[in-house]
Amino acid sequence: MDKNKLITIGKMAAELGISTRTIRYYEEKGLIKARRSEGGYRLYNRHDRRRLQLILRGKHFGMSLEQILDILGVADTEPHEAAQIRKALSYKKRIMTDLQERLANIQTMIHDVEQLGKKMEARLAELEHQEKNRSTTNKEGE
Amino acid sequence: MDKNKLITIGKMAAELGISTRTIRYYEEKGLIKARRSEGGYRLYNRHDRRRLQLILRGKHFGMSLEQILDILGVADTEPHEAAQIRKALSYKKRIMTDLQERLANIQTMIHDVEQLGKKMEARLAELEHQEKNRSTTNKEGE
DNA sequence: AGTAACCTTTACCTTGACGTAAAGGATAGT
DNA sequence: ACTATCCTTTACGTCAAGGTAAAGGTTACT
Repeated sequence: MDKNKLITIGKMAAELGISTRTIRYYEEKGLIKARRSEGGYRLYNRHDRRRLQLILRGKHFGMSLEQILDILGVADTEPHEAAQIRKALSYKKRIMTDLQERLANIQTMIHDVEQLGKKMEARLAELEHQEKNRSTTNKEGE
Repeated sequence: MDKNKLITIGKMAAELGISTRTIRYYEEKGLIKARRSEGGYRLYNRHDRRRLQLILRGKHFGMSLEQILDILGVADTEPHEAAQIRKALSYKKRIMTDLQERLANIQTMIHDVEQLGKKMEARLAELEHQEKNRSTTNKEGE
């Protein structure tokens, strides 16, 4: 199977565009684990890869590693006992609330920046219009 | 005018739910300025307040103060010269790209967590169903 | 005019998230 | 078997974003 291909930390880091130090740090913080080769090399598969991508996505919009660890905790919950699942579901609720809030914030900011852009474009058009008039009808304004 | 009311840093911090140190730090980094009272107290109006809120919104979804400074730079551009506006508009473009990317990331994560939740709920229902059967039809499973 | 509750600056401390370097083993290719 | 290029752990360094404490000035209230 090609899909169970194991790669070393350097390869993985290169593929994800991060440093090996970063991956080791995530391991140190309990966000990810790795099998080892005979000689002790860390080995990763596509499953680990997806996990790392999830971590990076979280990071990219400002979650701390600790928060991400929470999410991963939920994702890792092996559904053995109902109580465990209920706990994970309540975690999930808090996480969703947080995510929704972030989403709203970004949307607001996008809206604001967009408005700003429109204003600037309008002002620019105005200035260009004046510029045109100045160069065709009168050389010097008062 | 009530709207031009000036408040001190402590009031502002309390209203925004942040520390005075944070506001001073933002000033130190050039994100915000303040008038001063006779005795040297920082004084803020509702305009400053909106600026701070924008900063906090940015922070809340993971922008660095430096990135926020960029956005504020665009927002502050006094449209005097066309060249200046064009520059600000190109900044704005980069900012929007970044924001869109963040937005997409959050949406993906929301989707993922939502999916996960559904799976867990299904599993929970299944477990509860088993539980019910066990307590009504047979006391001991094999 | 006294004083509590604010504010000022300066400066060192902390925490998260890595970067970087040292000293040495593992693997792959020749 | 040699060697280049990985990898390992350990450990100190760094940078952003503040926290916190000290020493003292300002405001508001009585």
